[in-house]
Order: sequence, then structure tokens, then C-alpha cells
Amino acid sequence: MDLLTASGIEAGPPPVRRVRVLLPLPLASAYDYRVPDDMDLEAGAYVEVPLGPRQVFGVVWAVDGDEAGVPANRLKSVLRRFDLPPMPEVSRRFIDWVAAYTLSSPGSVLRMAVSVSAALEDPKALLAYLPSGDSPPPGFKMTDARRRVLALMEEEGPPRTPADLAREAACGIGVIRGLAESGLLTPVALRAQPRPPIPDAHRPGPTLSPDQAAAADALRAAVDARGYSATLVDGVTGSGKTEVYFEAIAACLRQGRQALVLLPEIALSSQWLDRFARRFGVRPVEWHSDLAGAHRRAAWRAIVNGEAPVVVGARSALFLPYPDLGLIVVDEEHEAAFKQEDGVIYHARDMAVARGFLGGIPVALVSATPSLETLTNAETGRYGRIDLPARHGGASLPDVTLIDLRRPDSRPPARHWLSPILVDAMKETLAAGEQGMLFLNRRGYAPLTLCRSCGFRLQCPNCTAWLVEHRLSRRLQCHHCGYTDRLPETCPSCEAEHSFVACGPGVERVAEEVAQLFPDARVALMTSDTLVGPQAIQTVIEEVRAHKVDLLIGTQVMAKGHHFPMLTLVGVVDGDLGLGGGDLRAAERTFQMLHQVAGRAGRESRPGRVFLQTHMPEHPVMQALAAHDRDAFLAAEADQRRAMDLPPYGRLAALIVSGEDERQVDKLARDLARVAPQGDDVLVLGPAPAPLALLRGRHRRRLLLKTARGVAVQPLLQSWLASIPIPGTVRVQVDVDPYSFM
DNA sequence: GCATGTATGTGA
DNA sequence: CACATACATGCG
Repeated sequence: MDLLTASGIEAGPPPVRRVRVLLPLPLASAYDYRVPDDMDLEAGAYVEVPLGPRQVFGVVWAVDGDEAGVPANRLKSVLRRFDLPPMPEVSRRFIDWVAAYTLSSPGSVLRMAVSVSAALEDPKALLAYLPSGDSPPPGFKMTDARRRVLALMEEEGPPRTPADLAREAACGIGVIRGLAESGLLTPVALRAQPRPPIPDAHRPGPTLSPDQAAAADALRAAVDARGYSATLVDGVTGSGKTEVYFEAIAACLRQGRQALVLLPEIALSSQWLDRFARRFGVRPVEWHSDLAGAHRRAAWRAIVNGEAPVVVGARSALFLPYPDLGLIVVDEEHEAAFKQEDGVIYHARDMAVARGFLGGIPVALVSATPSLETLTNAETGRYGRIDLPARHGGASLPDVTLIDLRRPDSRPPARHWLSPILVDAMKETLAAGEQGMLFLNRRGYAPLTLCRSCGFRLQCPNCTAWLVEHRLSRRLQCHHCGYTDRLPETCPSCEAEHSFVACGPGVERVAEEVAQLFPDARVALMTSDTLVGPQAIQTVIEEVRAHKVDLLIGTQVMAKGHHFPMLTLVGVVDGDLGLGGGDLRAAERTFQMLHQVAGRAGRESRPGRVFLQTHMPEHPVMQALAAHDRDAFLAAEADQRRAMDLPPYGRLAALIVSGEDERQVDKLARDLARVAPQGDDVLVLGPAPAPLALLRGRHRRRLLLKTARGVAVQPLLQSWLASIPIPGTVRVQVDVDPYSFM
């Protein structure tokens, strides 16, 4: 019996069912849609909806729409629902949380979680063939190529795609088509993408040192606790941190849950993937921005369908809708690459901790040189801490020598960049049949080119930056916007001919000097210009390992955890490079980078030597590196930050005002400063020109909000921005917890 | 984010 | 006046 009728209530027309749908657009909130009668939707369902003249995808954010909002008669209907498991509730809460924290729209965050809309569609079945076993039809001509294909198909095996068959039989795709038309091959529909292979959590791992085993036990315990925890895994280079967190991944896999590993630059870590494969038998699913097209689609679907037990990725992998995430590892947690600087501005390490908290799962932050933030959290007990003290394999720490570039006897000759002390060390290393490495974090030939006769400096038309001469490619390049140009024959200002002089060194110039000093040495240059794609990096690495290279010269790309047994000398050409500029973390970052570079020297049984050229040998960074005293450096750095109420002892947020019209940008920035929030614990600095006052043709100003640690900056920022109209031609970006300072 | 309408400018 | 281009708006 109908309950409504029975209770005397008139059964009117059935109410319109409405849902809130979040769209991947920068809108303030979700939109309401009507649910068709024949459709069932739960929160998290992926749907397609009409939006103006377009059709866009969205995710059902709530099943009870806003009745007081758009009237029912103006609602549009959900068009269809995609055949996918709904986005889990944790993922949805995480998206809302990140949006609120970063002051961006939830739709923009959703875009990061579903960055391949094509992956929502069912994948097209792939055509594959099996042998039909039929006899050839009359008129069939047997050829060598056809025979090869048929012979190949004699072997038992799964159906194979035309492309695979053609490749294996070394024939054209037309041969396959011909055979299919003759009825000798039977077409079958194949699942378009094979499932990723399953890592084997039960494979025995490597033998761990007592320290490693203790650390692995502690991390495993965190996984088995099945609750939120954040743990710093602090271990010097070569202490075997990776093996330790692999054990935590194994524990997570044994629970049947997914594990996520965030790496700073996934594209550069094929060594990491190999290591993973050695431990678990297969490679994990990768997720990063270089992944495109079908690969990206397949990876997303595998993750969402719970078919990717382990995902390794760059920062953006954090936002993917994992159905049952059980562990997050942030490797090299101190790396600046985790900070996303445009669009939704966030720090992946911090967001990872938030994701762990919302999901009730453990997060491991791994580093040899932890960030001050993480270290402070470990010291105050907010995070757990696991120390891995020993350098695995028995190699001792390298001997670090500071070369004072101010002293006449250690200064390089004019127009040279290598101190005689370093050159002597290089001679010794080469004579001993060992390898050396020179590090300079500056691409190109020279950072600045100027006209000898009038002093004109070659500058980027779109940015406040010098154009960098690249001799290898015979071009000038802007390292900020990608502008390139030929080196002009005559000075654009005074028209003098061949008047340009290079000022200062880049790696190319150091390579030139090395070629003069050591004409017989085999030299390899390693920069992002010379190495296009991960394969190229791998090739150089192999060559160095095979000792086909005596001297390696390069930038940051070279500093990452590759280890070379015969490398015993590291020369840092300009140790002061990172210290300039108004960066809050300049000292910390320089220390981290140089520490990592120094760690390349002498890893096996050979002792390593590091020579660090600097103009400030008394600087705490240099002293800490020479004395191998990281903790003293961090303590001093912490004292300074505390004294100035800077993070992690105070909070920062930045506003970046940008636009093409400099006067308009300047005016808005000054207007914002005028209506800045006030209070005892609140201070607004600026506006000041942003570090690159002109970037990609846009003028930029920065305002900095500095508050005490306990202050919630988001509401402050929100009311601040709402208090003043912002013209459409000017953009105001909010950077909560900015990395660079002014 | 993007398609759309409206305001504004450019040239015959 | 026709047409191109800049900016503001709303999308449920």
C-alpha cells in the first residue's frame, strides 16, 4: 500500500530529483542539475552535463541539491553517467580542503584530479587476431611475409594486435590486413589496455642493515596501525632510505591497499624505477606531466579502477582519486620541485600530509637534508621521526675543502673559473684513473653578454632577465619564458661589430676551460639542454659507469642520486650561486643542493674529495658543509627564522598582482596595500616588484602577509581580496606558504 | 574554461 | 555602416 495515500497526504507529482555537480572550471561552487528518472546517481559519480552550449564532465558533489538555489524549472538534466567507480569521499573532501587552503576554486582542484577527461570514456576495444585454422581460400598467394606471420601465430599465445604482429614478423601492417581478409586470421576484441602488472609484495627483500631493519619495522608499524601518522625518515645519502620505505610499501600491498610515492622529478628517475622493479618484480604505474595521450588515459583509468597497486609520480599524482590509498611516501621531501607555482599554488609535501590526515593513513617524508619545516614538526612531536645514521656500504664521508676565491693564491686566472687548487686535484684524480665531476648550476655559456664598446646588455624582451648565450646551439635564450634569438652580429645599441663579450661562467664555458686544461680527458656535459628526454640521461649515466668518461660537467640534473663507483672528486664551481636573491630559503636550499652534490663523491670503498669554490667561506652554509654538521647549520637557520617570525615559526602568504599594463598593476598593488588587514599579529609588506618583475610579458608586484603561527590566513586573505574590485585585465594570485620571499 | 553578447575601434 | 577586436559575463 502507498504510504503517502494511506497517511492521507496527497501524492502530487514526484519531486524533481536534483544533484550538485562540481565542474572542472574555476567557478565558486558546484552547480545543480536534474537527475533523469531512469538514472541513479550517488555522490562521487562521474557525469556529463550541459553547460551553456557545451557538454562538460563533472562529479556529483552532493545528492541533495540546493533547493533554495536555481528554480527547478530552470534546471538542466544530467546527460549521462560514466561507467566508473565513484570518486571516493576522501578524494572529494581533499579537493574541498585544498581549495579552501589555497584559496582556489574547488573546480580548479578537481581539474587536477581528473586531468584527462578522455579517460572517462570507455576505452575502445582493441582489434587483435588469433589464427583461424582455416585453409587458404582459392586464389590465395603465399608470400614470405605472410608465411612469417602465420608461423608466428602457430605458437600458442594471447591474441595479438596488428601492430605487434607486424613488428614481430618484420612486415607491414598491410600483410596482416591481407591475411585477415583471406580469413586466415580471426579478429577478436581485446581489452584496450592491459592491466598494469602486480608488484609482488611477498618477494624477499634485500638484507637490511640493523639500522635499516629497525627503521623498516617502525614504518611498517605505522602502516599496520591503519591510521594517520606523519613520519620523517632522516638518513644521510647512501643510508638506504629507499629500501626502508620499500618495506612499508610491501606492508601496504599486503593489506591490499594502494601506495603512492611522490618524487620531485619523476622523468629523471629511471634508476628509481629499476630499483623498484628489482624489489617488486615489476615497474609501478607512473604519473607525471610528460605522460600524454593513451598512456596518460590508461594510467588514470588503472588508478581509478584500483588496478594500480603502486603509483609513483610527480606532485600532481597526489590529487588522483585513489579508491583505497594506504600509504604516501614523499621522497626528497625538501625538494623545491614539490612546490607548484602556477594555477593552484600548493606544496605537494604539505598537501600530502593533509591527504594522509583526511584519509587516516600514514605519510612518510624522506630526506637526507630535511626541510626546516619538517624537522621542526619532528622536533615538536607533530611528526614521528626515524633516523638512519649509517652510510651503507662502509664508505666514509667525503673530505670537503673550501676554496676561498678572494685569496690571490687560490683565485682562478682572469677569464678562468677553476682555482689552481681544484685543477691540481683534478690532475691527481685523472692520474689515479678515477673520475671527477664539476658542478655549476647554470646552463649555457655565460649568464650575461654585453657590448664591449657601449656596455649594452642583451636582455629578454618579455622578462626582467638577461639572455643567456648558448654556444652549443648558437643562440641566445631566456631561461624564464623560452624566448630565443640569434646572437646579433652588431650591437643593437651602438652598432659596433663583434663587440660582445661573455661575462661569467655557465657550464658550457667551464667545459671549454676543462678542454684546454685536460685535452686528453674524456668530458661529458650534463645539462637539460644536452639531455633531451630520460633516455639521454640514462645513456650518459651508463657511459660514466662504464668509465668511458673521465670528467663530468653539469647542472642540477647531474646532482640527483646516481652513484658512480669511480667518482672520487667533486668540484663546485660557484658555491655561492644560490645564496643571492631575496629567497627565504636560499641558505637552506643551497645547503641541500651542495650537500647532495657532495654526496656524489666516493661512495664505494674509495674516499671522496669535494672542493667548494666560494667567496664566503665563513658563511654558515659553507662551514656546515666543510664540517659535515648539518644539524648545527639547521639550528642556526632555525634561530634566525624564529627571531624574524618567519616560517615555520610564523606564517606567510603572498599576493602576486600581474598584468600587461604596468601602471594598472602598480595601482592595484598599491590599493591592496592601502586596504591591507591590520592587527597585532599581522603585517603586510610591499608592494615590491616580484623577483622577475616582468615575466612572459606580464608585469608583476608582490605583497607579503606575515602573521603569527596561530593565525588562520585564509579568512584574512579572503576578506582582503573582497574589499576591493579587481579589474578583469589584472590577475591576483594567492600563494599561501610561499617559498620565495620577495 | 569558454562561448557569448556588448562595447569599442578601424577603415571605406 | 560593415567588420574586426577587447572585455565582461554567465553558465545550473
